[in-house]
Amino acid sequence: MASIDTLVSALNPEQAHAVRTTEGPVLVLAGAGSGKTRVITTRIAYLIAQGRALPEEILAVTFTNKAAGEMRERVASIVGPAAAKRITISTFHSFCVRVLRAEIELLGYRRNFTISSEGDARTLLRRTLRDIDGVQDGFDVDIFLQRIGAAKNAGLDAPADVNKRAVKGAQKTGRAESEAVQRYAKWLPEVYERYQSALKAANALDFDDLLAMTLRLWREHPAALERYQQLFRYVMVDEYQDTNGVQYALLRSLVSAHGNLCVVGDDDQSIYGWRGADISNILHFERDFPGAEVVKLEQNYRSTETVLGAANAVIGNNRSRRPKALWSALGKGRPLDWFVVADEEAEAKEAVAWLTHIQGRSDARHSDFAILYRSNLQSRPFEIALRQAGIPYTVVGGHDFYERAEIKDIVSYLKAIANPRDEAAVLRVVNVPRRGVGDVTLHRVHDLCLRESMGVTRGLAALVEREDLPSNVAHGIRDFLGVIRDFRAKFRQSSGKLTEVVTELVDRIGYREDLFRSCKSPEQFEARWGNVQALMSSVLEYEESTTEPTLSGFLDQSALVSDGDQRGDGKDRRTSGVQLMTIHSAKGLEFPFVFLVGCEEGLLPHERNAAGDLLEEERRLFYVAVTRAQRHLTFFEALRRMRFRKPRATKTSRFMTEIPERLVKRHIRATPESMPDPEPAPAKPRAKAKTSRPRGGQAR
DNA sequence: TAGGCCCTGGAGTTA
DNA sequence: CCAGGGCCTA
Repeated sequence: MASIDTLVSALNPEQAHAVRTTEGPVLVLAGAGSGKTRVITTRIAYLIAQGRALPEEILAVTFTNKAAGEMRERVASIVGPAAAKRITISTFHSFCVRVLRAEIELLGYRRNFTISSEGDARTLLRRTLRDIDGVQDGFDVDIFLQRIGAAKNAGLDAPADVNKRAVKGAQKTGRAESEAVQRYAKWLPEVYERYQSALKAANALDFDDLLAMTLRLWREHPAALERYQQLFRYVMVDEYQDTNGVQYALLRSLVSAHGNLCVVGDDDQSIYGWRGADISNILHFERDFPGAEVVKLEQNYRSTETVLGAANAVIGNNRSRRPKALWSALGKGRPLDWFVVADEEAEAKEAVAWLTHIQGRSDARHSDFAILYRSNLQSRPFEIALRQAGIPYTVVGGHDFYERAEIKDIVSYLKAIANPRDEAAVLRVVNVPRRGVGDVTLHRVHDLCLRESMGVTRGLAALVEREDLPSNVAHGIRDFLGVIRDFRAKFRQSSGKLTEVVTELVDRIGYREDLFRSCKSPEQFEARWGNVQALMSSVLEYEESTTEPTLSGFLDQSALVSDGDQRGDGKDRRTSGVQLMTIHSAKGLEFPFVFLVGCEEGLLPHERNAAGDLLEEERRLFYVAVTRAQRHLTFFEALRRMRFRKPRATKTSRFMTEIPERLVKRHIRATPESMPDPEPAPAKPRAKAKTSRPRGGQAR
């Protein structure tokens, strides 16, 4: 265990100041690559070593489980594993689940509430919408979901207030016609209210509720809040620029007694405004927490001066920011390169050629390269070109493991068992495998439950008893109810043998056979059954890593796997080739060589975000991409690109023109004059790509 | 005939 | 991945 004094004296003066300022509100403005994790972990260790806090009196909040895990590991290496275990290091969502599991009964929910995935929430809202006369057609479920989510994230949980946020949401989506906005606004309060009561009837919380309900709990039951206030005397928050209105309110309540709140973040890397993050939290920190100490970390330990020169120049054009300038002691490095090519295919080929060229002149491994794009749609040509060149690659992101059909089926069974009121879960699996219970029956159950306000499992039982259902349907429902009943008992009795019981469940419902039946090819079956087995491994892993494993504990954990968590850790990366990902996924990562592709108007900035605050967020996105590069950065621009299946001429991204010319070397591989007339698109341009990409995705 | 099953087609910002 | 349409079974 290194002495804390040695560790602190190894920091630069600003970092050390941030560590030593333990009392009162502190804002650490940590530029990209400025060593913020080091500051946070050292600060936690310092609090303990100085005897200012016991480990259990410290709360550190992050945005991903992965970040939390890394932070705990690094703290453990300083203070030792025993002390590190006692610190609460957790994501906002996990922290709230912990609070709610203990106290949600105060709000009239049951302790065994389930956490609805986004998909579950969508299904639930779709059903809810159908229950309201007059909204059946012409409405997009996702818009309602988005508005409700925005309202919850902003801390407006009264349905009547929902439109306050809706107006802001409309501005965000840019050119949403006001007539459509009005149409949604009219229904929104009722939709919100009905949706919320449907969730409550299902004893379920959606993702945003986890935060919103915790806030409500604390507001309505001050004694509950007080316990946490007294316990956590020092609170630290990572990535503060990503906090939303509710998270801000939670933090404010939590530290109101002592004000010991240390937040770390970078306003220039705020790229999640579209999902509720409010950059003004970090911009107005001193106003919100008077007397705050502000520490700027501007020395960058990651990139060359040239990379930072480009980053500083571009981000300097934003108005809503705190002025700062990153500097580096790593030297100038090579000038940046900028390839101008004909179209997306040429872009991919050029990128592969350039990558090969760089590898020829350096010791770079495949995994030292990242190809970053604005939108997932852009990945395909690169996948094809890399595969043709025989270069290994990994596509990061895309479909979430837990969103795959097989996984959702099994998880829904587990949810239904843990919480038989969970309508989304029960209605999803009552007919998996096929038991003859179709849409019509499902509707009848739903209506019955709504009418008589009963839980969905009881509703199913009632339906079979009362109604004269076709015998196969009745039989199917009885079979399903039997499974739920039996396994509820099994999970209760044989606690600590989760994996065993889950395996038995999969067996009992004949899932493997059903999967086999519904798969067209053996490969497809292997891939999908592999997913099920992967789920089993994650149950086993959970079981082995937890002192008191429970079904609901496993479900919580899998519901809370968040965006940042699924990208492979550093070790994976080393073996898995060139990294392809969106700029959003790349946040927090670094790579020796970065290719930023699609540097065109319409794509970056995205055409829907080309003005005002949204444009500034696009610029921050560009900034995040640029600051991922350690040694070198290459830009790619195509003169023509397929948009909605038609080739369209493009324009250079305005962000490219904001980079000082002396930092960049341009390679013109195509000019507008050299471009042949666009050929008519072939009838099925995607056919080949589709067949070469089996379901289940090999790229993870 | 109703209800359930299965196939096809259309589509997209970012987690 | 969802919706819609056509086909099959009780």
